[in-house]
Amino acid sequence: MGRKLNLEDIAKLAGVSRSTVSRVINGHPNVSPETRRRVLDVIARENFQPNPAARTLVTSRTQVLGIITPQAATSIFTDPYFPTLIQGVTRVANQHDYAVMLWLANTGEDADPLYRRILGSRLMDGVVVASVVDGDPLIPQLIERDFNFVVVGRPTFDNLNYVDVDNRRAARIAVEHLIRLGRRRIGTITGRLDMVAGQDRLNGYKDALLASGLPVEPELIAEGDFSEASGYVGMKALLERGVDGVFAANDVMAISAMRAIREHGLSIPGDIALVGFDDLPMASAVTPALTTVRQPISRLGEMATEALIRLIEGQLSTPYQAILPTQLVIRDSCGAVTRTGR
Amino acid sequence: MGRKLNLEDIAKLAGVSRSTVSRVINGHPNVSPETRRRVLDVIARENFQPNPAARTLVTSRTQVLGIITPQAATSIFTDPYFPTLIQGVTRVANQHDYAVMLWLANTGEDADPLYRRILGSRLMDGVVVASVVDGDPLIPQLIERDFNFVVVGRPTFDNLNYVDVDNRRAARIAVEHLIRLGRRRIGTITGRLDMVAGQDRLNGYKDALLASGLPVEPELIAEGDFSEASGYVGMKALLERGVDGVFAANDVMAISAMRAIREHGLSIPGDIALVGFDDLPMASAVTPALTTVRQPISRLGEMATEALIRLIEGQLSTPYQAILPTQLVIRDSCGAVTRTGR
DNA sequence: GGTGATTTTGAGAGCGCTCCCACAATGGGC
DNA sequence: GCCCATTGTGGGAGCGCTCTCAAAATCACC
Repeated sequence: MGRKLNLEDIAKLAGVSRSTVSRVINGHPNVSPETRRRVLDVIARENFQPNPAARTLVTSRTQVLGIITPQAATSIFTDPYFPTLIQGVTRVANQHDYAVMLWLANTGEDADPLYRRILGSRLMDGVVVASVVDGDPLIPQLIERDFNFVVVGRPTFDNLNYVDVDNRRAARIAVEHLIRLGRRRIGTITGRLDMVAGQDRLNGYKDALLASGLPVEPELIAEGDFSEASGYVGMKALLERGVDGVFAANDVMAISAMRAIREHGLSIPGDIALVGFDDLPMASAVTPALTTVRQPISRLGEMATEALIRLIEGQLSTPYQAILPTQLVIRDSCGAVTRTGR
Repeated sequence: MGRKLNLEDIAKLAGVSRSTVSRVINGHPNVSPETRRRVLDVIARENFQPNPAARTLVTSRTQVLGIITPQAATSIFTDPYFPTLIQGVTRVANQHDYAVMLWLANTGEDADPLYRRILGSRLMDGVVVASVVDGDPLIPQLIERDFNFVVVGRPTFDNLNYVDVDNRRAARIAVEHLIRLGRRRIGTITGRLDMVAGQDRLNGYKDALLASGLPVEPELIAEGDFSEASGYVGMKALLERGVDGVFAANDVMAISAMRAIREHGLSIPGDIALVGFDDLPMASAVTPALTTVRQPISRLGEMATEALIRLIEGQLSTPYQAILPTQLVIRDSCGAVTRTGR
């Protein structure tokens, strides 16, 4: 293939100047309709796309967004949460003519140099930050460098842009559902307690018990980390202590808890009622189908990205803080439904 | 924050010229040790990073790789295959100082303009292509534009760079394992037959039957598409027709097939022996634990990326075609193991 | 100590775009 | 028909780098 064309070449072909071609491409108003058409014809015919590096050099805008997730720990990739989020982000970004860069920061120690590299390079106009762990240096660094960013999940700092669901309230509603069904010894398998979502869901669990006059017993709180393995182990522990209901902080843990319960010879929901969180596709596929809290994961990614783009383009003055609704999806694992076949 | 520094500023601070600073940054040999040290000191002190756009403008190298997947259909995101691949790609890319862009082409129809945009912009030095469907215009376009790319999975075109496992042979070994265990009426739930991996695994299934003198019966071949739902439906069909062994073309389908078998009142492996493909984390978590073919997904991503970088940097002359080994992981679902607890 | 080869350094041009400014062409308004 | 606003167009500068080339400094050798 011959070498790439540039603005000057297009200008020559259309019989105008480089400046006019630039105006046409950038939708500048002061171009006569006749000229505009002629230039557009040439651009289409030659399949011309302006060189983004040259453009970036002068505008210092890249039309690139980033997704950064501080802990690409295995747990992130065993459940479809993260891929779904990415899908939402890329969809909106591409719609608005932004490209998306992906950064998975591996461990805590060597994350810092990577962050410096990411944020110091002028590769992106802004980033969506997901799955932040307390104490991670990413957010402080973003603030310090005055970088454009939107967080998915409520951050521990004030006045930041973020999109989240009301985890605490959603968890409370889920546990109150179990209480309403007559369960009295309700345990929970928590998420990572160094993540705000994990803390919030645990607090929602406590809220529900307290509001109903039930005791919050530490021995009924099994600390998990959102992973398959921790759900299984956590459930084993709760089985030792005796429970008639369990709220798991995500579906992945709920489903491995099911396995633990079954291996223990108990039935769901007969002996133990179970509620999860996320409403992953697998939640409706398991037997019994899992009652769970549906959160709009893909929508979270989309809205975070929309907000980020508005931030970049200077259309966002006050902090953008959106809370999306969740929904308790009642299936079989909580025992509320009289079985009517599927 | 004050405005960003450039080479000239660093040069002034170090008492040298812009050219010398450039040489130091790019590791050019002809710089005196003394000067080099002084410049590096200033760079470190000022936390300087050269402007990538300016660099790209002159070198026409971006230090950015892409991952393109033509069908971001839901199925891709319900199983951890894709995320794991991405992880492998980003790890290697970041090690070599490349950033990674992610492109998820949604449907078949509007993919074409997106491809034009992706390939026409000079945003990336090369791409890793995953999950290609037969007839997708991506690969022809990449070839036509002389774009650097490596495919994950054997493509239908010759002489391309790719990394894959020997799906056909792996499938054959899996099915031969069932035959050796005495199964005689073995069905299969196929993957997408418009993807090479799906075709290869089906052919491996046929190979095994033929080599053992067993008939290949069309009614024992249930066409699936790698999705949860299709595994369930496919298994229902096979149950109608009667089987004593099943090879599912991936673990996601194998696990939903388990559900179908259980709902049908049959036991695994007693009545039906089952083998999957992938060895996802969930394969060892289900009961009975799934016998399956382990493929090194993350390694595929890593090797594809290593090859791509070598291609970009001109160190690859002949087509790079790597076949990674698979391994049949024997667990409980095929009935080969005398149960000894977990 | 002088000569030529070699190493080290600096200045200039140019990558392809946007943006500013100047100029040409048009259009009222009296 | 003249003046001033308005619209359309072109040329120049400059974004921050790399790369080529020439000049300056150093070295090796007799």
